[in-house]
Amino acid sequence: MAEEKLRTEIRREQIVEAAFELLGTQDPATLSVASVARRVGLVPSAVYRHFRGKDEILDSVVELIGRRLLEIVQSVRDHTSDSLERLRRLLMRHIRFVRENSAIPRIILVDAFQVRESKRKSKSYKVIRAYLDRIIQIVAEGQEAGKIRPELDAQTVASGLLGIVQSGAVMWYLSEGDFDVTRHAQRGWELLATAIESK
Amino acid sequence: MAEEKLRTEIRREQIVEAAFELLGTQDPATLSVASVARRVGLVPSAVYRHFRGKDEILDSVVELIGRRLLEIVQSVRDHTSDSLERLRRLLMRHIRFVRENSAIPRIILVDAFQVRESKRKSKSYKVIRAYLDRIIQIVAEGQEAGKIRPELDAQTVASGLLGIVQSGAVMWYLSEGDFDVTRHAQRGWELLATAIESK
DNA sequence: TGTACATCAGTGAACGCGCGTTCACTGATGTAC
DNA sequence: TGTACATCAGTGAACGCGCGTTCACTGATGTAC
Repeated sequence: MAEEKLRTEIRREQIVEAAFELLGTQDPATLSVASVARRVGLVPSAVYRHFRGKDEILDSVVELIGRRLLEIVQSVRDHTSDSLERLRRLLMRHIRFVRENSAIPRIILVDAFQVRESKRKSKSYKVIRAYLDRIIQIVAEGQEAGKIRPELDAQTVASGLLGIVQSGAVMWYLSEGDFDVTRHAQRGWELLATAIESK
Repeated sequence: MAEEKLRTEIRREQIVEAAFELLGTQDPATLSVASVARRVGLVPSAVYRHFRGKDEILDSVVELIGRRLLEIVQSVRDHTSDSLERLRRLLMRHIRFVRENSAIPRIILVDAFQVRESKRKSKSYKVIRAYLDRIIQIVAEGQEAGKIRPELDAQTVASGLLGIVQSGAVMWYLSEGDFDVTRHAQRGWELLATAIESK
């Protein structure tokens, strides 16, 4: 089945990437080791040469998501300097993820709602916190620059942004794509922007 | 095991109620028919006298949630007349659900994120839409009464409210209760309120 | 440049566990006469 | 009020399926000499 033997570091990356992609349309519980293996071109048991088990794969996916989120923030920072514009772009970037059925909203949210505390759950929390902290930083910079009302709590503003994404994501997924998330995001942004802009 | 034989209508209610309670701390996938049966005081196979299977139980839970949500709106309407105050109370009611680990956010959100389209998923969508429509109605009434800025899209305002709940819920569950949802909701509300109030 | 050997990624069969579900049977409940 | 019978909720054993995981074995790759 495997076209060739590859070093374990390479296989690990391939397996995590494959799991990440499959999680775009499946939740962690229904994701099977077999489907991940198939996508990489391996037999299910071969996966165990590179990972201790399914849990370790999912842990690695969360780490991958963490890296991707920070890359996004960095990319947005690189392309814009205005804080409000940065927030708007981040929002739109997220909405694209939602529409493209990315694993990012899915695995984080499903992790959140399966209650047993687990390494992965606290790892997800750290990932989201780290991401939220970067957004908070953008807000704080906007306040210093006089673009955003200084008396607001930066964390609340950042949460507001994520709230728009999340409510949109839920409606989008539940409606099977019928709900207009893009419009939802645009209008949500307008509302948020008028609330936070320095007049 | 069963203390007595009870009519099937009664058992159905008991089983759905038990499942609803268990879903306060478990997601639909990990909820076992056996645990539901135990909670009612029945043997697992007895459940099949009253339901065709696990799916039918979960469907009924979604219907129960729909009824509960509408009851909440009604109760809030009965106790207050000011639109802004109604919205604020609804928000706080939701936050209490989140803190008490209610099944409502859990089952709806998990349903949203398991992709296969299913009767239950579209049923969940209808339930949320119906609920959202009631909130929209409250917003529209507030606009007519001159309390809420008339040029705003009522659906966006309603979504904003749900966004506060959802982002709070995710952080709360991920953090294992460490995140201060109540403060999150209060500050979120202040931000939203200043954005929508007629000046 | 060639040979021997060690390493280790990949394989397929099989195991084991959890869990939803089925089924033949029991016995309490309620109704008909 | 009493008796016979039908109904149906409840039971426990067992089935079957999916799926994660284990294990002995293979054979390609790379290194040492």
